[in-house]
Formats: sequence, C-alpha cells, structure tokens
Amino acid sequence: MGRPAWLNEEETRAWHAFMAAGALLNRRLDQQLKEGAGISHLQYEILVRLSAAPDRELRMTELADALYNSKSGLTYQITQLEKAGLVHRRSCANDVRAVYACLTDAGQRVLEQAAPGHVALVRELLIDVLTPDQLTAVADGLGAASRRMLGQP
Amino acid sequence: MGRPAWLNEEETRAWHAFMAAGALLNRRLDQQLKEGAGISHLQYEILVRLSAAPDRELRMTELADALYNSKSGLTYQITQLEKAGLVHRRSCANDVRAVYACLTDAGQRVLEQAAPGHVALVRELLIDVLTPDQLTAVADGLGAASRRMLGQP
DNA sequence: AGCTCCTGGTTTGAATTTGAACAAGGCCGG
DNA sequence: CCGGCCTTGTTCAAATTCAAACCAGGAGCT
Repeated sequence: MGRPAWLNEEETRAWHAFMAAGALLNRRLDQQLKEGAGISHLQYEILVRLSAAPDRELRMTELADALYNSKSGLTYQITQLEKAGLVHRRSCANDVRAVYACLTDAGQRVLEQAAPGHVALVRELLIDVLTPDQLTAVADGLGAASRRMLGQP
Repeated sequence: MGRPAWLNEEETRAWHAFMAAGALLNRRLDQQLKEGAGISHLQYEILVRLSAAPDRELRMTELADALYNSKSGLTYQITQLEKAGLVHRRSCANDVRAVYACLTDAGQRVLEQAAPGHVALVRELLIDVLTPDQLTAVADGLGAASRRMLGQP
C-alpha cells in the first residue's frame, strides 16, 4: 500500500485521545455502578440489552455478540447475575441446546434505579463535552470503524 | 441541571459507536500483537513509552500514570516483561523507594519488530476509516473529554 | 532526635477474562 | 437412518486485573 508507515501528529493525537478516553471512561463508569448499584459496567450493559429485548430475554449467543464478549465470559457473568437474582436462565423448547437469559423483576428494578446516574455520568464525561459537530463525527466515524471490524472478522 | 435525562438518537449512536469501536479495536490489536510479537497490547504500550523516554527508562509511577493503569497492575506487567528480558528494574540512587523500569536492547528490538504491523493495523481499522474532519473531531473532542477526566480525579 | 503524615512500590487474595477442550443437539447429504 | 460437520453453552486451568493492606523511606515540624 502507499500508506505512510507511521502516524502524523494529528493522527497520533486522535489515536491517543481515543485510547485514553476509553480507558478513563470505562474505569469511571465501572466505579460509579459498583458503588451505586453493586454491579459492574458489563453487568449493567447485560441488563440493558435484556430490558430492551422482547419479553426481556435473549439467547446467550445473541447477548455475547451484542456485547462483543466471549461466550465463556458471558456464561460467567450470567451465573453471577443469577446468583444475585437479577436474571434467570430458561431453556428453549425448540432447541434443547439454546438457553435464554431472562431479566427478573428485581433485575429490572436495579436497572431502573441505576440508569439515571449512569446516563448522567456518560453525559457529563463524554456527550456534553463534545460539540454537536464532534458528536456527529464520532457517531459516523467510529460507527463506520465498528461496522468495518464486524464485517471482516 | 437542565440537561435531558436520557440520550437522544444521535447521542446514543455516538455512545454505542464509541464503546463498540473501543472493544473491537482492543481485541484486534491484542490478538495481532500476541501472534506477531508475543506481547499484549498493554505490554506494547509500556515498551513504547519506555522507548520514547530519555535513557529509555521511566519511574513505575510515571509509567502507571501514562498508561492510566493501576500501580499494582503495572508491577505485575513489568515483572512479566522482566522475565521475558525486555525490561529490567533499576533502583534510584537519590530515592531508595523509587524504581526505574528500563528498556533492554532486546525490548527495543521486539518493539521495532512489532511496531510497523501494529501501526498498519491501527491505520487500517481506525485512522484510515475516518475522514480528515472526523479525525480532527475525534482528536479534539475525545482529547477534551480525556483532559476533563484527568482534571477532576 | 522523635513524631506524624505523605509517597512509591509491592504483596496478597478475590474477581474476572481468556482460550482451548468438551458435551450434546441439530442439520444435511447419501 | 447414518455419519460427518456445525452450533450452543459450559467447564476448566492459566493469565490478568483490581483494590485493599502493607512495608519502608522521605519530608516537615517541634
């Protein structure tokens, strides 16, 4: 390819900012959720997906894909959430292999209680810091990058 | 605050794209570096910082801060890198408590051998996917967000 | 010196993540 | 219906991460 081998100053700035923001933001969100609701950021995301799904339940694999997480990692987390009573497993009638993770009422309550503070923090630390143009650029640019990575696995 | 409680469609798109890109990119980079050079992405970043530092050495704390990583996490990684012969520890004459992590020649070689492929992948998966405007917006916007998070610890 | 508080790194143990191996069902051509 | 092959989810051991507790060593004050 005719691409330059290294990154110029602007590209380096973007790359570093991207990595730094990701690391810092994740740590903050994790901390807040653990203190406030006793769940990790990953667990919060699991609850969000389940809550938004029809019948508040999803197959393990669907969930793993949606979270860009390994299957074994998800098995672990669902087990934890099940112990905490926020989720329960249900096996599928059609396909014996399949397992549905279902959000319990307790899980829904924890989610509803945690969501406002979580969203407020996402806003404060990221969304509201960006100008409208930057917001659009991030959505478009990083959205394209994500799709690209999902496309060529 | 008079801020809306939830995120609108555009904001949600940006937020999801940001999280997805971070997760996917990290996984890819980690994979490539492990296959190609036998080191993790975090270890690669450690080598990069050391290589760029005067005398190719940095204090443990400086390194931990630069990587947005916990001190204990860094202790672990430096121990691993030391076992692999890519880094060695040196205690400071002035302050007995302080420890310098120094890049060895072997470490420098591993870095030089891994860097081109790594940069090429960063380019392919992120940098070259962004338009020039998007690149600037990411650098500015996420840079501002990072500084903000570092400012109010 | 003696005392207290701050700093730099390490240790420790629990929680989590990872990837490979596994068990069991499905799916499909022969 | 059989056999090979793909898919689902779990299990397992090893590697990594995290946070809290822990050692010293400095720094400043009396």
